[in-house]
Amino acid sequence: MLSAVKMEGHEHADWSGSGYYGETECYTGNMNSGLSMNSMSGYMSAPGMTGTGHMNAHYVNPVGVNHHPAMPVGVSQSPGGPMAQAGVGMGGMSSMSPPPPYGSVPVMSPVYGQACGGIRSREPKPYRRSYTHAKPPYSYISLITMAIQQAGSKMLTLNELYQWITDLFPFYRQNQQRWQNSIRHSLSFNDCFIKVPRLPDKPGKGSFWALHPDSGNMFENGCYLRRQKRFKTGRGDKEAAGAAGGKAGSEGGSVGSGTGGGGGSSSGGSTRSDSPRSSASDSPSSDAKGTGAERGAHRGELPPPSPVRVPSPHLFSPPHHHHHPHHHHHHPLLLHEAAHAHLKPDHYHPHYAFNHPFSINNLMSEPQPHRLEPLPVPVPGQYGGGGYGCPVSGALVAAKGGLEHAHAHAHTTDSSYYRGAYTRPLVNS
DNA sequence: CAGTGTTTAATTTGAC
DNA sequence: GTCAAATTAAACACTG
Repeated sequence: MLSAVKMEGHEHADWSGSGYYGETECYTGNMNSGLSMNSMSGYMSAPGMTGTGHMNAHYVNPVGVNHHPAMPVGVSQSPGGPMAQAGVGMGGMSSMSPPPPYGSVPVMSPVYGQACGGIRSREPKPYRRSYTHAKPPYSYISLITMAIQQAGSKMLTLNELYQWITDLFPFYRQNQQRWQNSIRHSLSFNDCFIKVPRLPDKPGKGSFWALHPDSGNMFENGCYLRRQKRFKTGRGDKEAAGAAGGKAGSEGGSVGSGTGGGGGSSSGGSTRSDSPRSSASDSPSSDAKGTGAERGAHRGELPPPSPVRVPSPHLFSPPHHHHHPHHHHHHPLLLHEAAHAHLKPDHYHPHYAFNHPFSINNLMSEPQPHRLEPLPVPVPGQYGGGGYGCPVSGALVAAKGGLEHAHAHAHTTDSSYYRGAYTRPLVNS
């Protein structure tokens, strides 16, 4: 039955009734770019560039980008700006790219229904137009990962994360409470995300969130909806990496036993709890919560362990430069690196560079030259054009050019990738 | 108090 | 069908 449509059924208000991926809409991607994953690029084609403002420090607008400091942003010149395209190649995946489902498309096709082999049964219809507010084919984990990676400092606060997502994906302008809760859950629950304490100088509420250095390419299979396997540190790593402390304590200690979690679960893998069934009987709700809460609280975050951990101010500070596309001098995230230094001394960087799906390096380094290309190819191939692009693509480059001012528009205006879609080919019309 | 973080639980969804 | 990943919901603690 209707399976396919379920999820947001409620909200579909916008969808005009059509089913999510269903027939009417699907993100069509133009993935073709050749890169392994760049599929994403198409998706977003340039969302906005606009500098969405607010990017405070780290978060670079999704699309932003571009190269020029001077103009850029904000203007949304064209909708689709030229930017985005870059390919993001996901490094890792390429290596393994599985059999391409659709011709050249390597791995993930963002197309709804297809990514990863096809989500459900829907078939892609070639002409599908992209819908504006369809749910993006990325899991929350993917979104978080992308957002962090595109940030110059490689770390974002929760709020920046939210902002990035909403700026980019209109879909998420709805039901915020729901997805934001999920985002928070994902951050806390997944070992691939680590919390980096804020500098004293920077007031503010939460801490920064970064990717665990070892998380590597979590989406090697090319599917952004579902990882083949969840990244689990042995146990306390998460914290360790970040700083030390943290969750490991409770969780690890107690349950941690298993590898990953085993906590309880015997099987090893169960990430979550495994309890559902078994313990269900025991008073499910009430009890659990109580306890949970308690401990959670107490673990709090880790004190700044090593000197390193925190982001150095300069990171956040306005970049005086605008980054040119070219110099990818890598991100400043060093600090972050540093933080993990103890964990992975050398590389960390490399890690991402090669493996991470949304590796910035890929984005930045290579494509730069070409980035100018106006949109990637419209290749309407089968799936038409407006597909998913990696939101990150342009972003990285952007670096915070806009700095804080703008913001406003983002939401209203759209800088979302959808724009691209729209504007793009619209072929079918 | 609102936002941020943790955690448990239930359910959905995708891969095998 | 099973298992695991992802999503959603919600309780609760901590912090600014």
